[in-house]
Amino acid sequence: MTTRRRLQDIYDRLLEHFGPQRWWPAESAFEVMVGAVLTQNTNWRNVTVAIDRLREGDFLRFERLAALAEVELAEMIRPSGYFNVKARRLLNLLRMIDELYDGEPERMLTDEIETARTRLLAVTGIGEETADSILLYAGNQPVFVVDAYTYRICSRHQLIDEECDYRRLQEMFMDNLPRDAALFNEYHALLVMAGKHYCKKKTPLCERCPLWEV
DNA sequence: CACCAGGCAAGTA
DNA sequence: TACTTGCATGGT
Repeated sequence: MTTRRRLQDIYDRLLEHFGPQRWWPAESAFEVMVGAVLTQNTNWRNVTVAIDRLREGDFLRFERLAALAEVELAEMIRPSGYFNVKARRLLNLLRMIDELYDGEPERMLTDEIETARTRLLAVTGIGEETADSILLYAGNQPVFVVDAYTYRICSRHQLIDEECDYRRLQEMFMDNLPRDAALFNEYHALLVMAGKHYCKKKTPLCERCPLWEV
């Protein structure tokens, strides 16, 4: 069984089992970027509370958010956890967009992928997953997002070695699937769903998981 | 009570 | 370079 076929099989099973996920749950590309930072190592439920508070104050727009003082922003996003570091990270991101893209997020999202990715990674607080989430879910760019669930699931199903860096796992998906943003979008969302329900840290693989016999 | 959640950077040896 | 620690809320 080729990797190509296994990945397609996994995708088919997850889609059949969970249905389309329709990520990212947000009303704008800018909101996706904010959410990508806020959800770092944090339950999405907590993030929605913080996002709603920002929306309530009309802060889900570049100019409005960039004008906030760090401490003010931190207080608003408190429910998302790590609120002090995340406030700084968000402002770091906005500063980069201000300096390199004239304060227009759309310019970054339509820039050449590797250029935008490198610049995102240069922002303190933006790592590979966050950068790729922004490129895929805010920019609709064909970039596969790898996260802790992706590692765990691929590891359990012996698709990867124990030690395998981010780029390598990302390449496994990108080199063995059609380079389609809509497919990458849905695939990552399905992996997160599968991880949440059937591939938790402690619990072993169970037969209810749609990937049980993959 | 312990553990986890759609990470990342900084410190230490 | 390879490991460890800090960051923090809210749900199970």
